[in-house]
Amino acid sequence: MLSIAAPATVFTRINAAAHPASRDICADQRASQRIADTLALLADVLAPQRQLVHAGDTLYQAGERFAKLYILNSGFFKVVKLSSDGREQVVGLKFRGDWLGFDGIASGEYACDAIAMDIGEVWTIRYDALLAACVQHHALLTVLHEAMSREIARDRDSLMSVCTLSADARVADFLRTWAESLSQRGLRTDQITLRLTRAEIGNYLGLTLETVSRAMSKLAREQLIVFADKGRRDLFIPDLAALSDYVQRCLAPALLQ
Amino acid sequence: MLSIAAPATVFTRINAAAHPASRDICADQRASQRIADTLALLADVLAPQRQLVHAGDTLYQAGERFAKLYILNSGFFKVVKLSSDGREQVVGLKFRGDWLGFDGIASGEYACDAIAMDIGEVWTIRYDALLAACVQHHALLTVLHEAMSREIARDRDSLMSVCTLSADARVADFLRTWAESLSQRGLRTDQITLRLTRAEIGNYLGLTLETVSRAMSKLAREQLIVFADKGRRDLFIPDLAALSDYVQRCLAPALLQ
DNA sequence: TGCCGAGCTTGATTCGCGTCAAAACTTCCC
DNA sequence: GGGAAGTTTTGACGCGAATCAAGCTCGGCA
Repeated sequence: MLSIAAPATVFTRINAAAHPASRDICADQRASQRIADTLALLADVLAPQRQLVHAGDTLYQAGERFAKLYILNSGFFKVVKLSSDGREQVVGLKFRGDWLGFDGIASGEYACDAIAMDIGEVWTIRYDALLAACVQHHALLTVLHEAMSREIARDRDSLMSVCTLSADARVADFLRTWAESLSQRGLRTDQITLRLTRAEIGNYLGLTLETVSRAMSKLAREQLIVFADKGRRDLFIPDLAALSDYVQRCLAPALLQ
Repeated sequence: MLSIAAPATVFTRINAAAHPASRDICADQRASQRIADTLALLADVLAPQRQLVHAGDTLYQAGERFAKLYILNSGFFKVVKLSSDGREQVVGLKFRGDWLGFDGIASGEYACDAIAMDIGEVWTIRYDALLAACVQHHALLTVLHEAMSREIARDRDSLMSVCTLSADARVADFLRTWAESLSQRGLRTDQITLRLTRAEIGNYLGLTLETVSRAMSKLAREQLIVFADKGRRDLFIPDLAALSDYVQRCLAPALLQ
């Protein structure tokens, strides 16, 4: 069981070029810079209202009239959608630099709840003011469209992960994506504090909390992650590339024929 | 087996208010009008290049440099994402009035392939020209943002469907959504021609083609759909509300406790 | 006309993940 | 310190969807 990691090196080499593990450090630095530039631009042009939030705070709720967009300067949010028949789904996780509220533009009211999972600072921007400012400052428009485009791309990644990966791979990919998000924000990627319960992770990934727990135990057994606290929310990722390899390995049998 | 449909009426009544089946005809008409207005506005302001496409044509491919957005005046497209490790995922289906190419804005290159599934007419808009025009015509900017916002909302619906529904419910919900899309475009909703194979539907829903086939056979057995051709691509939906009820019923046991 | 390939259906079997249940641990509050 | 609530882990079991395998229909083409 513990020695399964060995044959993975084959894949590491083969896929090195297009491999998500061989992340371009420069690309992450650019992303980090982009976020800083965006925040600076917004602060400069719009002087947005700044607001401190605490874990559990609700930024907006489904059904509320849309008027503002929000940007995270720091902290961490989950975006939850509730269907008319009572189903609940975590549809997004937001970090520093991410925008919230795009889903409200089309219908005039927010479609989800945005809930803070940690203390943080949120910047509030009136949508009409933003549009007005965009006419003057072309860079603002670019930044806005890129943010929406990135959200669309990320949603598609989620869908792909849920549709094509096994439970173990999904959890591993989730952790990899999380680390990637940190990396793109200039934070260290080997140390992660999950601010979600197993149930929330499971909901986001379309799994039960038990399955998530089992998958993480398995990853820990194979030394791909190392828990750093008793609550098992903090973890090390000793080798991010190895984690990516694990995802490949989970779907390898299906691709060999 | 054939009489299972009866108790469904209970649900119909209970959930009537928030029920997707009790669709507001006016809302659909508004949606249809909105699409027509958008197309008229674009034709008026930008005089986009018009292009005829045939089933199988590729509008753009992943990796191609982003420069244009596309709008469907007619026809039907699938949007497919290919991961670096060879997984393939249908991440979107596009009808008249839908935009294509948003995923390219952020990264400067398209992230997916857009493939025509039917003959149709595509309007091409250079992104830089669009931005320039937006400064003059504020309505254009609104229309663009609403389209992106709607895409985000729709992607979330997909994720929710895949994460929370059983195979049978997912297929039923897929057909319901398809009918809804037709309805919002002023087309009749009781008669549908699927232009996707069972394998493509399965891929989109995170199921195998066999499971999709079984689910559709079951729906046909329960008279919720009626196949109208030998190829089983054309189907009637005698009662759209009943189809929605079926989705509820599939997840009812899970909600009763 | 008959062959062929693509797509669809259906059955048998397997297996992954959900469900149910119990126990250990952490946190928090009295 | 002790108890209660919430979270996580782990095991046993069963179900639902994937897999494997025929056989069918339909359309195209020689």
